[in-house]
Amino acid sequence: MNDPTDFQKNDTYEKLLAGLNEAQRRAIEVPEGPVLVIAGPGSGKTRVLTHRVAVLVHQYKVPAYRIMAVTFTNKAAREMRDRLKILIGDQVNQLAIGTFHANCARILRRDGQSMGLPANFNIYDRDDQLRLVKQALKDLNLDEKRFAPNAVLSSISQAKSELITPGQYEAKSYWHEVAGRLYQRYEDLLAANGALDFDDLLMKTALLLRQHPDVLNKYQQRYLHILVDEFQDTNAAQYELLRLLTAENRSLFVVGDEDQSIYSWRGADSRHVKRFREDYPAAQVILLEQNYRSTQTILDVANSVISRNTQRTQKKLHTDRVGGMKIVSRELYNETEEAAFVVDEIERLTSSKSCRLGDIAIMYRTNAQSRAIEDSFIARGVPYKLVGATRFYERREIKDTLAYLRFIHNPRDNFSLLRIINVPPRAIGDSTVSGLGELAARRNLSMYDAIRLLPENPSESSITTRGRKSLLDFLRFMDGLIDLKSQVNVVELLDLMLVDSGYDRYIRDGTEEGEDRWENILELRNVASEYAYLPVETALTVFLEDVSLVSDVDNLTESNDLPTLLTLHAAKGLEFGVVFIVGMNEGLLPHSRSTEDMDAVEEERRLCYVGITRSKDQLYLLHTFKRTQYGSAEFSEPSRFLKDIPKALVEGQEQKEARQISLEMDAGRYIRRNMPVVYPAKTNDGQKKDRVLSPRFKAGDTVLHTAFGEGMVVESRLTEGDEEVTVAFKGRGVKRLLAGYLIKVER
DNA sequence: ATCGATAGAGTTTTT
DNA sequence: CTCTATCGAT
Repeated sequence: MNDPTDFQKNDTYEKLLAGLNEAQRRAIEVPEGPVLVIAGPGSGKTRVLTHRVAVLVHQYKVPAYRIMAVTFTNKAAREMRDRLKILIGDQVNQLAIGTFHANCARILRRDGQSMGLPANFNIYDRDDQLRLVKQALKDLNLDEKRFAPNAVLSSISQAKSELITPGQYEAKSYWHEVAGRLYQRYEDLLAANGALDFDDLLMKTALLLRQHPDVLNKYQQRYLHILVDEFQDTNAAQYELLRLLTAENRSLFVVGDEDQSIYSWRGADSRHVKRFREDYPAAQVILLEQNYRSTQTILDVANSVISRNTQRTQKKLHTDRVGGMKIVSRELYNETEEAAFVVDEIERLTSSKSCRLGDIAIMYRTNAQSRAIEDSFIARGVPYKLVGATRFYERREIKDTLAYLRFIHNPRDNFSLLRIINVPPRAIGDSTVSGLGELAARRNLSMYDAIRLLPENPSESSITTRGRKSLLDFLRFMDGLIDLKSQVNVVELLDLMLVDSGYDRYIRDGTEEGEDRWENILELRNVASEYAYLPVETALTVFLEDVSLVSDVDNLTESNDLPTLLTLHAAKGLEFGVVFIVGMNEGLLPHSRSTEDMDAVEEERRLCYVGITRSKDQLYLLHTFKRTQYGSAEFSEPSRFLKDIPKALVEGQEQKEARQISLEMDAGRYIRRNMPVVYPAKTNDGQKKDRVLSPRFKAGDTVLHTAFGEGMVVESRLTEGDEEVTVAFKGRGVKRLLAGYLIKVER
């Protein structure tokens, strides 16, 4: 239906408006000037953004290269690009679509020299940043115990996101006074290594635009329209960037929802929504309240939770999907039971064909909670996909490989050098390295250049003859690669590096793990191959920049039909037919680290709201009676957020009844076998599957189920992989269940 | 260099 | 509990 050629004709405008509601139309029709779209969950904000760009291009004849669209994730940028391709065809390639960081990196590569930045700067991630902080602590002779590197880094990062330079850093206390000095040292280290950190990309760009009117003017002239997604998550530096860039033409189009602001701990400040109204008083403000995702029941639940928050734009979401199933709220005994309940429900839902596995998501507050769920899935042989475990670019072998390339790209980068200088082992031990560090510091050189001094001045440092020889071998080898970088493409460079350094043999040590790591390197090589046809002068820079700004490989195939396990944070922007939120307990949601602070609790509430509103049809809010943390089980209260949900929207179980069962289980009156007794076996198609050894229930047994209460076993039989029990429940009828979810009552 | 014991910390983490 | 970093011993 969206044939791009259609838009060559005159009726394009009508087509773009077709299917949009009145508020959405109003938003995209504005010819110019500031616009604030407050977009509730599921209100079609992506549609508004993409159609807005299309209207600018088709109706208002704005050249595509004069439009900038900013997103917060690379994924969102890619999706926007894909959707725009349909609306505006090849012109999409001229749009500046990307994250703030990517757009800024581009500006700094082009114009950063006017503020003294090297063109080949490397971008440091959190890991590198932490190394810098530790180095700064060492340099200033400070104790890591008193000045925890993580806390120091947070302070520095926060300062940068507020555009506070080391000179402006305010010492509110002795600790902060020291942090200020560390910040200064940290900056010096970054500069010495020819590197920028993530926050620098924003901060330096803002400072560049502030201090260099010619550069500012150039970008102001160029970008007639700037559009921003997830505006509620902008930090001060990002807001300032937008303010500077739009000072001239003021055509800033922002879309956001204060209720979905869940990154304030990273400097995001949803008060920028309010500030936008003040700074752009002429702004059109449009509320999108029509929800196209969830049932009315789910929206009512969401609203009952979020409306307790103060400081928010009051809005009332509505949907055409009146009614809908009541949500399910349950207390389970502990996380094992909780996980078992989830898998049980999933089997019930999918076997009755009311949904597919891929429609289901299980969400939790902390990554550690995925463990119990995973165990349960594995034990039952239900496949799943897990979002955000170890991220691709955080793997050791990937970081090593990239460190080699980054070092080749910019040999001043001591931190990349340190990562690879003895990996694989080449007889350059700690004492040699520290000797080299001292020499470099004394001569004010990069560590790499300091190696060049060794032949002429053998006695200037504490480095042994053997160490010196190893270093010179390393120098000769790396110089060869550095020479090659302007002659061969990225893949050839990577291959030469891997083979000549011996890193390939080092990683492929014959173990299975080694092969996995090698596979990852090949995956990276795949990514690199996309850059092989760029001119060699820029290919390496562009490749490294892209991988530095991307958190994960995007090849997480969407196609496979599997339930998704993910944190509430990771769930933002997604939708699922059925959503389970587990661990709806005090201390977990809201998290114990947040309960002191009112604002933090409000953020936890928003997190809960985000989770609820991901659901289209069915919602389960589960909490437990006991929760195991750090090894020991503790009693745990239901989340305060549950108390805000009207009973009329919730199906079933009385809290009192549930608590009685929990208490009796705790008293040991019921013996619970969580999992069937199994042994691993292989089925003929080679898949691993567990087999049950013997039935544990027989006709006449009294059993207990967390949802259905007490019942009597009618029949029990072994099936492939499990034990299937038919139970007559008091007042609930006859059900067929898997043994793992029944408790045998010993009389 | 590699192993093993030990201590300490453990929320979320778009870039 | 479990993961990680660090240190000391081989």
